Amino acid sequence: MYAQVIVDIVHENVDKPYTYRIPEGMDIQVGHRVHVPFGRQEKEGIVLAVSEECTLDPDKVRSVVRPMEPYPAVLPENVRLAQWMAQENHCPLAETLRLMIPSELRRKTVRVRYHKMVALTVSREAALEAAQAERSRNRAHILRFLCDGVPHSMEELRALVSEPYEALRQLETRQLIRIWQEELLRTPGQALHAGREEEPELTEEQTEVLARLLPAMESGKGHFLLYGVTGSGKTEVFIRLVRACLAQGRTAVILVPEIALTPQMVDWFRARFGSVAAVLHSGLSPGEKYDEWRRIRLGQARVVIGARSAVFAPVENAGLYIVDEEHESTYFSDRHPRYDAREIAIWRAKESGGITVFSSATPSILSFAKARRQVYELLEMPHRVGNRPMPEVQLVDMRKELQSGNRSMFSRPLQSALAACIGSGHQAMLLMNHRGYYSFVSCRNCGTTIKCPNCDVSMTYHLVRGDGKLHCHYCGNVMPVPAACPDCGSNKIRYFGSGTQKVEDELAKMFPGLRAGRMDLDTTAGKDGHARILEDFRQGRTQVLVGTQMIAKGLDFPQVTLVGVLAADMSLHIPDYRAQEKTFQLLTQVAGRAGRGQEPGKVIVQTYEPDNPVLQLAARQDYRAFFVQELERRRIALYPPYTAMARLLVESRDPMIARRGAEGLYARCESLLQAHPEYAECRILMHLEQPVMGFLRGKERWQVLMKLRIRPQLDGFVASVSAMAQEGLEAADVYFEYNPSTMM
DNA sequence: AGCACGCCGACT
DNA sequence: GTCGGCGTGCTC
Repeated sequence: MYAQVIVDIVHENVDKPYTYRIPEGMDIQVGHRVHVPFGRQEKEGIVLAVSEECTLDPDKVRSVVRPMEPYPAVLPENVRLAQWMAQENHCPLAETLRLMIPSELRRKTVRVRYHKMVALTVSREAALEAAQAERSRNRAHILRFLCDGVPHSMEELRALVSEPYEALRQLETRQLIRIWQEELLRTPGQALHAGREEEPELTEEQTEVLARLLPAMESGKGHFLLYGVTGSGKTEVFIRLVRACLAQGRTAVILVPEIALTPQMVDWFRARFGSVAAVLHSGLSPGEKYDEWRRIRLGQARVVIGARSAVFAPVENAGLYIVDEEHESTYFSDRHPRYDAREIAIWRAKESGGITVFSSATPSILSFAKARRQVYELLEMPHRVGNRPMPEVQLVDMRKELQSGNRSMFSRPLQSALAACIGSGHQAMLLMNHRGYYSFVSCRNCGTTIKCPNCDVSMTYHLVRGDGKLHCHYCGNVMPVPAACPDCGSNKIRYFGSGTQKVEDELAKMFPGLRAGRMDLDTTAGKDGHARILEDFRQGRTQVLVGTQMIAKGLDFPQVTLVGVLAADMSLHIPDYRAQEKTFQLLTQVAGRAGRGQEPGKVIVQTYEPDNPVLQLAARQDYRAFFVQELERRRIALYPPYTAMARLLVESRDPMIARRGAEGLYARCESLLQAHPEYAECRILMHLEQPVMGFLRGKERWQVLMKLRIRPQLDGFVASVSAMAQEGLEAADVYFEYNPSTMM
């Protein structure tokens, strides 16, 4: 027998299967990880196929050294997925295959721990007889102990006799027993009370939605977009679906944007499904992660909850893929190889005869547009559970506040709402979409803003244990505040703009004795950083939670009756064609944190442009109106989904090399368009330019930006441009992005 | 990706 | 004469 093997080397030169002989008696199947001789070295590889014949010269063929696991680590379905992805991304198969195996398994650092197991090889009677004749007390003891016919661990035997090894060795050589090793699984914090949670009654909307989903799952096909407002009870729908899926004897995968921010999703599933659910955290130790993965692979865990990469979990026969908060950008992998977890979920669901359910209160424009074209079936839950009202949203004009002499960052409506909220014993959340204390520092005399020496961005003032320093949010550079202006030498250095730290400070001044928590990148850095802050808030140890957008996501705190957005317009004018969409999503999501309990919620949104239509629609929480307006804007301005966007980004420490590199690529794109008139039809725009941050992390950046018409030949053109990027450049980094999130 | 082979310049 | 530079090409 012969195996076709992809060697674990990411390089075009070796991006092809190599044929190896499978030694007699070695069990090798598709998906097995194997050690194979490769040139002068021994390498890891993945088996793509097993066949009886071999077209190669038999003298050239060498043999598989050994399988790395007794079972195929990659499911055949995932081998096919890797092949498809490699084709789509124009990248080596070895690279996409790596996605199918957790890095914990590939690194040597993870020590698989073993139990030694012992069992009889002879009948009970023969063992008893042998024990009778036995001279050694230990050996007799062990033989009698093993007579129950069940394998026992070494620990048990050690408890039985203090020094069992010599006795075991002798019994083994006499072939009365056999000793082998078994992998030990470390399962992290398991089910507290599996299946004991009480069942909430379904709302009419939940019942209707399930009436559509359950038959689809039964028949094994369908892609759904579940658009349900915040607090409409989407999680309960998921739970019922997963239960039905398990009842069919199938498996389910639930993707969440970031596991640390959705602890309740994990809790709910753990509570209802116990150890049948596996969780793929970033917080797990390598050993735990590895073990969770194996529990899935070996079929012990049949529900998987995890972030983006969990879409590759080795589940067999999946009946259901749920993508919660489907609009989140975290489902896009920005590193190589690029993929969209939602697309992978659809591929796998088709492959295994399952359904996909994308879910959001603010679906992405692209997904909703697909639902309108019936690519996805649209399901709606327009009302909150228990007929709770949507929170009331008030836009506050900060220009008027300023005119009437209120220079603080809290408008008077927000101040009084906060006082009322806290006074009545409820909780509040405050969204400030910037971290740090002051967002920039500049010179009063000449107007210079202090910029990071490595990046073309202004530095942010942070207080770290009372010590003020300037931080760059892009490269992490930290430096003291200069005493004098680096440009004009003036000492009139002043601080402007505010971040989460300042909000926390001002809050303390306004409400002495108030207990506030802050959640942003700075406070969540440590292990369990999120968990601690969120738990303090949940338990009521803090009354107000200040944070960046990370507090907007899917959190469920019934005591929150007030949400304040300190500066709603901040994200509205960033140079990104999706800025409107992102702002609408953020505001709607954060507003949805209010009024999830018995008391109705109130939201106060502070802005300098209260007439902005995006803010107004967000205030009305009118997703459909926003969708119609945004889609029309994109149609007119030629943005996705009406067009495709692509860019080639060139970075180099040498400004000349970056520029020349981008110029060269631009010229090659031009000639590509000229050589292929059909490609030229796709061109709407092609620009050579410096991106918004033309200097970042010490590197100069140039880009070729393209806006492209969607035509059948577009794929061919994009593939050629992508190949160009793959070749790379001397002394410069080249990145290719297709429909990326940030550009223009 | 590694690691060989190979074909030219400066040294014990 | 030999050591060693890294250019080119192959690995089942």
